[in-house]
Amino acid sequence: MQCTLILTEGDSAKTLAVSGLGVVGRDKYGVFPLRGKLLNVRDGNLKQIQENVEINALLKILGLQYKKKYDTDDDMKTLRYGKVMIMADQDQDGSHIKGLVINFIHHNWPSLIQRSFVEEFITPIVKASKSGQELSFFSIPEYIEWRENTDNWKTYKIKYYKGLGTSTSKEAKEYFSDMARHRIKFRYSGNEDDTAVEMAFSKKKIEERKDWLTKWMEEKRARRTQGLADEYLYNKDTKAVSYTEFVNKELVLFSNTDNERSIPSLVDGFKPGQRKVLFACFKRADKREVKVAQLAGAVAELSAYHHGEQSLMSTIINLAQDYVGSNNINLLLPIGQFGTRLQGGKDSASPRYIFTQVSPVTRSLFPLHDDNVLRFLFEENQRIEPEWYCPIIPMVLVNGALGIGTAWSTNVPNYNPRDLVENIRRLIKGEQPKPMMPWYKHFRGEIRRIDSRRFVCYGEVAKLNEDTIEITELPVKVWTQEYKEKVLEPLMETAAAGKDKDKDKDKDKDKGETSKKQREPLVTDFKEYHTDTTVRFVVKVAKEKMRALEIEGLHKVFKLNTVINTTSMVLFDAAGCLKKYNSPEEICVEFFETRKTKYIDRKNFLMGMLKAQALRLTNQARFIIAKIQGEIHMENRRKANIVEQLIKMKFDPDPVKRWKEEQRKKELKESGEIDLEGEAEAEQEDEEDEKKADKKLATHLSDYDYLVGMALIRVSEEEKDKLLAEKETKLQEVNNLEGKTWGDLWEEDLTRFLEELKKQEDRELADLDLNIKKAGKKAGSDDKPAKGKKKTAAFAAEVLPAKDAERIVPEMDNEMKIKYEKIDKPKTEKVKKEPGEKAEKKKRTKKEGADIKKFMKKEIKKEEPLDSDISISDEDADEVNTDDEFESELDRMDDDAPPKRQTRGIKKVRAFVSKG
DNA sequence: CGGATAGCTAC
DNA sequence: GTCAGTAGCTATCCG
Repeated sequence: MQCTLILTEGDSAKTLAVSGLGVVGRDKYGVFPLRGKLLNVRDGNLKQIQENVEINALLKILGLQYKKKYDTDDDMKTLRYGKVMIMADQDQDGSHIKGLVINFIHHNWPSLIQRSFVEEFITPIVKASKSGQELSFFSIPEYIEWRENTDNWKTYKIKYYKGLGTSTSKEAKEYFSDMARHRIKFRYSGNEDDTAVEMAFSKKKIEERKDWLTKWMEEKRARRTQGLADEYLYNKDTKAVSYTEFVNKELVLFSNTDNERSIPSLVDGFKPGQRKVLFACFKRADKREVKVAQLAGAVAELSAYHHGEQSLMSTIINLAQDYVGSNNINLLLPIGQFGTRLQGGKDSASPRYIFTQVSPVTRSLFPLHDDNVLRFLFEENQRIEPEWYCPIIPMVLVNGALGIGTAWSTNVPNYNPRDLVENIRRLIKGEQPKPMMPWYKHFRGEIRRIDSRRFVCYGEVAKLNEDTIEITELPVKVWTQEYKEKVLEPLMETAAAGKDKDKDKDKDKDKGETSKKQREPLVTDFKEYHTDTTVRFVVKVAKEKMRALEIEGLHKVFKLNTVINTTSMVLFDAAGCLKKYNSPEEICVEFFETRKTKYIDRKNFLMGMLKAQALRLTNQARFIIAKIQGEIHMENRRKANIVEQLIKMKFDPDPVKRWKEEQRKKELKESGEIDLEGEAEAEQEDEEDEKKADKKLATHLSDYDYLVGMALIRVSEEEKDKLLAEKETKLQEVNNLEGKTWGDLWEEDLTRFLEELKKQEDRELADLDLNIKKAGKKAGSDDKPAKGKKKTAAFAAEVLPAKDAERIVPEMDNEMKIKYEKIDKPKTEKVKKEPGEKAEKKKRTKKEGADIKKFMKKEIKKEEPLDSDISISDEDADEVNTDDEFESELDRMDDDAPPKRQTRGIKKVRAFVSKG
């Protein structure tokens, strides 16, 4: 009962704990390593809990019994340990693990929570040391606070601790010998603690979590704008924290990080991991391919990636995949086996065996010039990736997005990059964007609109003869192997197994037929002729059932229709606010505004740069003349001396260097990061304090390197003329650029991109052709010895759709439409709460929302004053609006299917909304 | 209608 | 090194 069980995050932490226990003795301590995230036992299913290895181990080690109340000391004596102490990394995932352990105890034995059964062991996250003196900080804000109150902080050596592994065993011993300081109790302070823990972990409290996180993000933003420091939970005097404090100040950090790493940015469509990969690739500027495993290492180093590399490697693989349903434009090239549509990319080879390289298209999407106008982040004084890149089209729509965070998840389908170029061009011209449909590269099926935010995606099926059909395309994200196992094989087995899965269907049509017929399988046999890029099933069906199947619709029978929806497109906007978007056009418009300002920035930057370059050339030419005419003597003189003379002669310090520095400073100031950059410089300087002055002089002198450092051979009339000519060219460029608008620059980029895209797609098409031919050859040689080209061609034809097949045109499923109308209706009437975008950012919704609404209004030619409702910034209003919009959109888009007018109910809701 | 599951970045 | 299990949310499938 006086014993404490230490739960550690992973095995390496266990080692640390064990070595730390050396100083306090192992008698009263046990150590048990947790392997990753603990099961969330709240409203989980029984079977999973019973079978969970970790949970069972914990029960056994602690001697806990379900349903037992640990109210008295006698009850406590039945336990093998009187306390549980969690020792997790001092990072957000560590907080999550602490939370999950607390959740486990709280859910089953609330009485133990009230008895302070759970504790934690915290370790420093930053240490500052100076001649024997050592300061430990248990949170970053505490460290920053100290830094701001300590003038000579620069004289300290600063070390960051990432994970428990950073600590040495000597340090572990230090921590454990000062138990009082590192041991923190979780204190129960009443009912609110129960509510807090439940809110954080119950699957039913998603909406509450949205509110919780939204509020937290708002508060953080408010503190930022007021220049206040972040809150922190632990300082040197902290002895206990309440569960509410833990949830609201520590766990919330994990939840927020979880969103940040799982939900991409609207501007570039990247999650931080992906952005770091691109950053590292740009920085390395490799001309040759690199091994994925090696690239991951480089990314981790160059961009301060602190998580497991396995995760990073799958991110890289994901960026390079190019099978149907993955990327519309893969930014990295897949060199080796990166996975195919056979298994949805799960069939990729090990990262040790496969190579990658930046695709030529990538730089045309992310122009190099923009690097000068992006806001780069810093971590521990290392310049890492920007907050976001700024591609020339909204990449989040090109490759789509998929992510699961806390309280929110996101799902954005893919769109056609050419449609996006077209829409951007319209926006540049001040026109409205056209509605877009999801689109997948090399997808041969069909995508149709159901309603404003739902689409149906059909595969391809054709009739070969009375009892044979061929399936040559599956809906997007239905993988060949899975389709075979989960659809075709069951259709064949139904009769054999005796339990007819299609009984219901058969009943409908074959009423009165003999039971024998019902038992017959729909599919009697099927053959496969796939390649890793194409699909072809040739399916034999029972002849007498063919007609019935055709009436029902082959797409439906063979499950060749899936739904793509745009109902949960959640993204971080340019300002870093989480926001839910209702349409790709809305995303386009918001992207457009951000990108536009970046083009203006870029133009300004380039203008200054060119002018600086021209000035530099002028100076150089003048310098050469002066040198030739003997006005400057450099031989046998000190550099400082020469520079002094140059200054006297009114030569400018390197104009290009000056300009760049100016820009950097301006940018940092605008983004409020000035202290970071200043800190970077300062820290470099303070390393060698006494040399500081020297260094300054050196930088000063180096400002003239562009003159004094010129090669002797360049000191000639010839060279001078060349420089002057170059200067003229630069000035010409300045004139040129001056005449261009941001729109012109953008237009140029778009044109270049389209050219690159064409080239890339031609290459891909050639590869696809080759692939099919190879498949033919292989099939030919496998079966019989190949005899001439004819055979090969015949086999190649086998993998392609048959030429004389009768294509079945998918029929818009009326059932489906009705189904979704039904789903949508109660939703609007109930006025479902979605605080996601609500509180998030009122001012923005108003500003941008108005824009979008305006465009929607024009586009759908509706005069009804929907907009006023929306400006109260409640998405309920949006939802209603969308319904209206969808109907009018159907009017426009789906000519053959007359839309059902259902304005009833909408008015009612609107009235409700305006009231509320 | 409820339970199971895919999808993805992290442990 | 590989495989397997966990979180977190939404939508769909299945019984």
